[in-house]
Amino acid sequence: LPWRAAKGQKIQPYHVLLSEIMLQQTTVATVGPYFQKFVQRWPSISDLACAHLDEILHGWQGLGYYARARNLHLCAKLISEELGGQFPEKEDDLKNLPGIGIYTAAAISAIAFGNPANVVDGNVERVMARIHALKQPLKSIKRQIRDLSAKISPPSRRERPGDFAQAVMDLGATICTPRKPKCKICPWRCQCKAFQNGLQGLIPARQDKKSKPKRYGIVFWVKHRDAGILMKKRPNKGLLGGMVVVPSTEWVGKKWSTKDAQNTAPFKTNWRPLPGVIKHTFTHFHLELSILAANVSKIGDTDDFIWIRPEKMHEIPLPTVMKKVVQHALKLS
DNA sequence: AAGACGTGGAC
DNA sequence: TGTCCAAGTCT
Repeated sequence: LPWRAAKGQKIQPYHVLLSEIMLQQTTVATVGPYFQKFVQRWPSISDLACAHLDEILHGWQGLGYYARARNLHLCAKLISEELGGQFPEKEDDLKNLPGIGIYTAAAISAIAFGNPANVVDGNVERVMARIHALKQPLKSIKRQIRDLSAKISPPSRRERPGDFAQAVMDLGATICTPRKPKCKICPWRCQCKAFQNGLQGLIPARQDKKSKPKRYGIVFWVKHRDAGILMKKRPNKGLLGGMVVVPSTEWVGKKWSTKDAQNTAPFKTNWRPLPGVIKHTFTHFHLELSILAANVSKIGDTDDFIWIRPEKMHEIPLPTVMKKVVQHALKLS
C-alpha cells in the first residue's frame, strides 16, 4: 500500500493523515490513485496548507464526501501555521482537528507515532462482533465493542501498535469480510464464537435499511459563444460544498413543470428542453435531472456565476453528478 | 441521536 | 436494476 513506509523508511505523519482521511468510508482500491496524486502534487503538509481549496477539491473530485477535503485543508493550515509544522501526537489533540474523529485520531496516533491506541473501525467492529458472537446491531453496541477491542492486548500490540491496528483491520478487510468470510483460513477461528456456532453469516446483524426518496431537478444549460458554459460554485458547506455545479432548480420530491422551473431560472430567455435525463444516487436520495438549454449572446447580470469553456471543464472541481450532466449536455449541443 | 454526507464496485 | 458495502465525522 502506497501510504505504508518503504523498507527502512520512516513513516510520515502527513502520509498517515492523508491516507486515513481518504480511507474514511472509501475502499483501498479507490484511494490508491488519489493518494499518489496528492503526495506527488503536495509532497508535504505545508505544501498542502499553501494550496488553494479549489485545487484540493479538484484533486478530490470523484472521491466523494467533499467535507473531508475541506477539513483536510483546514488541518494542514492549522498544523503548519499555528502548530509550527508540529503534528499533534496524542489522541485527544488529534481528535480536536477538523474531520478527525475517534477512529482517525487513534489510527494516526498508533500508526504515525507508535502509541498504543485502541483503533476501532468498521472492520474491527465486525471482527469483535463475530469473535464474541454479539447478535445485536452494531450501532447499539459500539461502546461494548470498543471495550472488548481494548482488552485484546498481545505483546505485539505494545511493541508495534500501528502494525497491530492495521493487522486487525486487514483481517477484517480480507478474511473476516462482511459477506462470505474466509473462516477456514482465519488465524482467529479457534477463538471465534460466531464460527464455532456457525453464526458468521448472521453477525453482525443487518441494519434495517431506509428506502431512499427520489428527488427531481432541472439544470439550466446556458451557452455563450465565447465565454462557454454558465456554472456556479457551491457554498463551502452541505452537499457538494465548494464544488462547481451547473445551475439548477432546487432538488425536490416531485417533478418540476417547465413553467415552475423557468420561474427559478437565472434569467428569462427562450429555454428549450434537451432530451434525456441524468440519474444519480447520493447517500440518502436518488436524483433525476432534466435539462433546459439556452444560448445567450450577452453576459448579463450573473453575479456568483462563472463561465467555463468546454475545453477547460477538466480544470474545475466537478462532482461526479455534474460530470454526468456536462457530458450529456455537451454531446447534445 | 439519527440523519446528512458521495461514489463505485461486487453480487 | 437494486442493494449492500467501504480504514467515519459532524450536527
